[in-house]
Amino acid sequence: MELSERKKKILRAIVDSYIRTAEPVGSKSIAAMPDMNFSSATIRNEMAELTSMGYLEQPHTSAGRVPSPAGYRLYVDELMRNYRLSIDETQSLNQALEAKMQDFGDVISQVGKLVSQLTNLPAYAVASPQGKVSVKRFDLIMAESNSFILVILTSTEAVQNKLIRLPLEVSEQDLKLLSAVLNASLTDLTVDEITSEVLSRITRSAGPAASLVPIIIEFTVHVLQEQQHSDVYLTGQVKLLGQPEYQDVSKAKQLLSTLDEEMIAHLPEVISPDSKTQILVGPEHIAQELKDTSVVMTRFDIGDGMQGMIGVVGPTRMDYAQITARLSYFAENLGRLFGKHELPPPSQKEEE
Amino acid sequence: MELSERKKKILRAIVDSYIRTAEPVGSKSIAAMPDMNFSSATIRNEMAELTSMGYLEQPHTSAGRVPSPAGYRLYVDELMRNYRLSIDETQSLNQALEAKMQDFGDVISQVGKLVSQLTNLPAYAVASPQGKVSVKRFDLIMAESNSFILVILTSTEAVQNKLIRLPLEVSEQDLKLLSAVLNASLTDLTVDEITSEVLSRITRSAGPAASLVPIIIEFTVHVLQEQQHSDVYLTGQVKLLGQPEYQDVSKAKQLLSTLDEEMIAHLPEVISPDSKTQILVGPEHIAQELKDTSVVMTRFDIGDGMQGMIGVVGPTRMDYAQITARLSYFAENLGRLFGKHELPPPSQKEEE
DNA sequence: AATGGCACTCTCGATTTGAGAGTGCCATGA
DNA sequence: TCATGGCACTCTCAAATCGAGAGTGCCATT
Repeated sequence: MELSERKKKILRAIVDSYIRTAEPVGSKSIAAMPDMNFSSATIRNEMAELTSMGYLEQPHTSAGRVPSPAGYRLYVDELMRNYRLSIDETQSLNQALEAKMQDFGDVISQVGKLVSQLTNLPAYAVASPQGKVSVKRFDLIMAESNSFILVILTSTEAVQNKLIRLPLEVSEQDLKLLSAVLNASLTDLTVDEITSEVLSRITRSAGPAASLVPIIIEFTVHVLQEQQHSDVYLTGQVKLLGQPEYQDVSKAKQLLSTLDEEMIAHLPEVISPDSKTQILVGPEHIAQELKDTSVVMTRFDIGDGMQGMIGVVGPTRMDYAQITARLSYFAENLGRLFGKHELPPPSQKEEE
Repeated sequence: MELSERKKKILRAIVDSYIRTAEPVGSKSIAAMPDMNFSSATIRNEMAELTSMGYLEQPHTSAGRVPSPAGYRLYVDELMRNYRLSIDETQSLNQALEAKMQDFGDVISQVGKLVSQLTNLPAYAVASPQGKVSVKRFDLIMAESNSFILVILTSTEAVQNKLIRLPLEVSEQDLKLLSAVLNASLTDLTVDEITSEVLSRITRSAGPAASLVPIIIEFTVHVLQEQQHSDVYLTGQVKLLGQPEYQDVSKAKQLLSTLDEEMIAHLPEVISPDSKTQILVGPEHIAQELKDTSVVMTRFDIGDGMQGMIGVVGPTRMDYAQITARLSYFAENLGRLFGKHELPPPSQKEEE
């Protein structure tokens, strides 16, 4: 059932105020706002109703009201006013972006740091492959007489390599052959498609270097698995300690303990695939410990069969309007940068 | 001037007790210990002297005594009893080590996590190159018609690579030539030795592919700089919140804000090059914010021109004996593992 | 239906109080 | 001369008390 306009107005005012002050808000302070043409008594009545409808909560009799999760949900979905970035903001945002992104280094972590800095909250950045990853190309390079380098180019345009010491004498010719066999039989296969059947076929035709096949396969599978996984970078957790809701150390500790990369990795499971920016309010998502917490996240374009996502974790009470605005702006420009500069995609980060 | 045996005994008892309980310790509780054949009054006198000598401090008149930094220093240098690892401990330590280290992936971060888990404190792991890093070998691999892969093998045995799109048509022959030139002129040079003179020489002899030289050089320099840098991994910061000294959020926040990778990177500067395990007590080191904090660190062998270091950050009040013992044991076995299994050294971690 | 008024509730900070822990020092005794 | 028992004194900490302030719910009035 729809809320009356007046109720909406009041609910919005309450959430706004609570977001600013982190204090329960009372009828009087609402009535005192310009633009509120009702007496505090009227507002009290409305607030009582909003409470019984589940949009507000009362920490105790005779304290002000606090938005409930449902209240927040309604707020972000319908009530929230758009936040317009000021010129200053867009400028400093652009600057930061330009400055950091020129740099080499692990892009995904740079992005994460930037978002955290920008919002003054913990932030994360994720790069995950769209669809299944396969190997596009193998190269075996003789390094020294007793070792060679295995280089794998994946469908996500990532290059991974490994220095392998030879267990036996193998000539450059033998490696060439093996390389050809690999490229013929093992490319374009996803990790699930690498069956024992495929394996034995390769081994049979690999010639003198057949003994290397298991090592190579192991590494290949590892690379594919790793590439298939999302690359998660989380930073700025400490910023939560600045928020009034985490002045209690044990609460803070509990939250910070669950707030790790692994937890973030589960987030994509809950998001709906169509919407761009998404807000998860409190108990809506996975971990119990996050019940006073919200997550704002948005996608960005990253190219090369990869998908990017950035997000911010904060108290349910955070400034959704502002955060959402900044995040979307950031994501947009990030997409532009990736398109324009042909930056190395984060998938090229390697761990071996 | 030397302390009397009795003073040492008392000081040791006080530090031991304070480490266990985090409470100021009074004369009575010391006197009550078995093995203390003096009355509380005697101990009071001794404590008064120890205090005026600077080894103890009093939070306020009529509280117990607390070790001062000087007191800790003396304790770790002379008084501390060796902690013997129990069979159980060595076993679970070995197990954890075996289990984690089999795994591929970024070794340095695995080590860090393990140490943190093992000590229940924030821990870090660092891999830094011994001496100057240079390039050992270049390879240029034609990938597709319009791009190639640049592979660099450094003196730290790290393999780094980058997919480079060709700005113009270049034949495989041209790349071969360029590769030969690079290997002839640019190997074994440290980053400082890559002068503009060297550059122009290379460019002159590079043939049709000369236009690629700047890109390659840029990447090379970047790789060398990155390899020259220590690779730092820090984890488990949140564990500090479990310690009684950080129940005050603002203190905790302050500390956690300074405790980042960058801070850790400065640690090696303060350690003396000869000793293996080292303990930094409170104000002895860099940052003001760390004054109630200690660091225990130790080296480990990592091979391939790299040096490893692991360390633990904790309250000054931490159990030095235990931590030191575990850390050294860990470091030893780590060294053994690196030697034995020929694990990929952490320097092979790559970020591009 | 909106409002002014009022009694009632609950929290929070300030203040008080007493118990407990610990000290410093002195007089005593080996 | 050094260790010890005793004692008065200090300081903290937790619990108890108290009053102000904020906010509510409801009722009578407009």
